[in-house]
Amino acid sequence: MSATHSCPICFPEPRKLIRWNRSGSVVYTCSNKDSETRKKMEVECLSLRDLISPKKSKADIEDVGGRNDQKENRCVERRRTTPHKMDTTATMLLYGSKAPTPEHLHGTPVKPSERGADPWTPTANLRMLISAASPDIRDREMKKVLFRPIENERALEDVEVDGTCQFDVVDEEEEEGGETKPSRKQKSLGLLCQKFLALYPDYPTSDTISISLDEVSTSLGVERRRIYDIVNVLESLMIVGRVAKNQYVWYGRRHLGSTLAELQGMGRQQRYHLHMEQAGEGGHREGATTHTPEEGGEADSSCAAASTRKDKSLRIMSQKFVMLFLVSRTQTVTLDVAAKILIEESQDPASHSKYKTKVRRLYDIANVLTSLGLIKKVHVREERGRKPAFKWIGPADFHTSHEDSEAVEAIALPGGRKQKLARHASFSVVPTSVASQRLVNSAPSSPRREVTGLLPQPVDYSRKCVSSSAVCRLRFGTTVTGASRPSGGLRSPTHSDGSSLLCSPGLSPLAVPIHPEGPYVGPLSPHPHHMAYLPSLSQASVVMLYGGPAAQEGLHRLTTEVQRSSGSGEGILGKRKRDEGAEEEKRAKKDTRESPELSEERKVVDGRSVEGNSLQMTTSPRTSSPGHPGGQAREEAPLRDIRDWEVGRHSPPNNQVQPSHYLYVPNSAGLNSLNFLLSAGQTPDGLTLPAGTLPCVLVSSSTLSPYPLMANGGDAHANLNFNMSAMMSPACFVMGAAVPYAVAGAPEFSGLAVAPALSSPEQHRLFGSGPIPPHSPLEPRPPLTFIQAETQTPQTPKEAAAGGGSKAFFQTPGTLGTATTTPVARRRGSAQRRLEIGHLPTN
DNA sequence: GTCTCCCGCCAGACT
DNA sequence: AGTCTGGCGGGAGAC
Repeated sequence: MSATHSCPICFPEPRKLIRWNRSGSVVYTCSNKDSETRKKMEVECLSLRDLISPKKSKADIEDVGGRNDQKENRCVERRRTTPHKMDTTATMLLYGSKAPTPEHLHGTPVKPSERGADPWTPTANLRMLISAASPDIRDREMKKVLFRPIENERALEDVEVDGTCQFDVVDEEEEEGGETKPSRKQKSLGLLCQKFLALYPDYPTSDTISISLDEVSTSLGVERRRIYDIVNVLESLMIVGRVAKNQYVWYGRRHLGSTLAELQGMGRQQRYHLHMEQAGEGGHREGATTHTPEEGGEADSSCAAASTRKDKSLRIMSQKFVMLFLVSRTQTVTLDVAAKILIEESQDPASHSKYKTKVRRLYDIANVLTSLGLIKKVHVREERGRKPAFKWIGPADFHTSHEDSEAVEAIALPGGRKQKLARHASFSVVPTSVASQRLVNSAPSSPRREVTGLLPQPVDYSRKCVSSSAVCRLRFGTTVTGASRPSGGLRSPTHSDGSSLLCSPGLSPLAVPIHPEGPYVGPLSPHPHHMAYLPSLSQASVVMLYGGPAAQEGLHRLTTEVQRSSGSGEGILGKRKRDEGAEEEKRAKKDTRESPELSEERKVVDGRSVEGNSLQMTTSPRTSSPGHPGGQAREEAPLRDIRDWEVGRHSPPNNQVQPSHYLYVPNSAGLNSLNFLLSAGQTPDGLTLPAGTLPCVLVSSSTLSPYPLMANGGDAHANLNFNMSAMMSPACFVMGAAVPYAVAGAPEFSGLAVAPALSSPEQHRLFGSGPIPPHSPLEPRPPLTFIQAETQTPQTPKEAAAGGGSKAFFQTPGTLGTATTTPVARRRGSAQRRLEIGHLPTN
């Protein structure tokens, strides 16, 4: 796997030629692809290029064609020459480290030779693996490079040897003489927001992506004040969540749909649609007889105190602004009307004098929303000419499941409280049925957010990829025979053993369970579901493999091996291990103190975990991340959730198990020789495991040639003796780990949930966030196999200190907070770890 | 001239 | 007291 010579977009495919034209075009050409694939790739490149240079036409793309190692290497070199600030960003993404030092940020970027950058450093490997595991992250990484700060671009020019790799931004800089200050547009909030968004995946696989405002502001080269503007708007849509001072967590667009639905409902409750109608008729609202937010807020004495400064929060304003769109028939809102409505709501005596200010703020909000692709600027005609307005272009149908809505609406706090989507009293006028469940917490520095996302962890795939691909999720392991799903919990179509398989509809089975009762299964194995056969992976199919406990064991071993092999490298893992040890100790002490009920419960769970390996672990990166502030507070919430869930009064907590074992198979996107997915638990000799600790590795078919296609470990392997290779192309194999996995069963095989092909971000939200839409007629409930035992409880530093003293609260994608922290955490073998899996119902 | 919205002051909130 | 947040409006670039 020649990763460093791979296209950052179609990463796994080796030998991609990457080329940046001076005009800003980006060309990727797959050297060994047919024309159709190549064309497709060009389209991808075009979209990427457009991202960089919207003005360029496709004709600007130069088809380089064929292999050109020299240029390819140049491109690699180009990537390596990304100056410090970008590296810093990447590093932060990877490790969630502290902000780069001023020396880094302002110093002259060091040439790669000086830096001695080795593409095969553990960091590089990690990035590579993360990139492979997450197309979305890969995209973001790419965008990060593209949106690097201007200073870096200047610096980049310094190190550019041949000058062939230039982006438009740089060109503009050059055209302006280089010394001239950036234009107003270049400093616009919208562009800044795009840069910001480019740092993070739209659909992260976990909620462990932390955002440090300091880091972001330094990375993007702007003052923190500007970041506030962005995150406030993003927070209003639950794209980010504030977890502590200066710390946010990235949720991405996973909750966007449900958030919008919630806002729409709130907007209707606020009768904003009436406001809009009246405003539309008379240019402004006249005596709309509705409750104003402040009226509701004042009814709540606890909220009244907060209705001063927070009243004017950009956050609240943003939500209200979005509401206006969502309740509007035309979905078009003029700033004029919006400002007036918002001013009247504020009931500020001097509000009318604030009109200008409101409009300013609305511009700020609109810029962010535009960057999010939710609105676009239009003009509406009026008697006196045309008026600037914004039209909603975001998802129109975001109706979500009850669970989904609740996930947004009821954001559980560590103490069991719930925080509603809107923190402000402005929203407290909603019917009590809803409002009563909400608490307003506007304390900026309090641990405010915890998303008990009831959605299964979203499949992490880029929109780009999914737009043309089917998504299939395979669940591995952890199913218990006869296990019943908790009432009210998420359910999946299951085999008798609880396995299930989720596939895209309209496609021939993307995955066929290797299942004892399944038609493709060989002799019964004591550990069913060892392998998945993907007979008809459509183009760019994405397969997500979810590791079960057994997989985690394999991962554990792998991690141990990796760490051992890394020798001295205490590094992060080592440090985390220490932290973990301390946590373990505290946890043990805590176990002895906790209530009898909890203790008993834990005992039961522990007992269960001892009984079956399928219950021994959970690999929620967040939970498992030793660096996570998952102290005591984090322990109890999952326990509580589990308890609730098991008695059927609580939906399964989210993110208990992250898709720690997942890989995708962009079949037609350039994986001709890389169609094998091998769990890290399956580590046949000769396979090189990069220093990264992702649980799975991509293995080319050629690499696997010495190995039997029926690559399952242990007895299972022996038992599965039908010749897969005779049945299908090796390009369709998913290989289980050395330890048994449970592979979900397909509907055709008694339990397949079918999801429609995804073609839009919204569909991603609806379907990508889970194997199936929560209310899919085919499958009313998402699979239960991966249970999120851990409530995503952002913690304040204080809590974190109490819980283990780790410095890192959240891990950025690259920080191993997702997949790569899992191995470390899995060593815990602690009560918590067991608990997280132990909630699997066994009755 | 109007539209946009960057910029940074400064005060409330929080640590 | 120091730091974080973010409201606010002047004023200038863009149109």
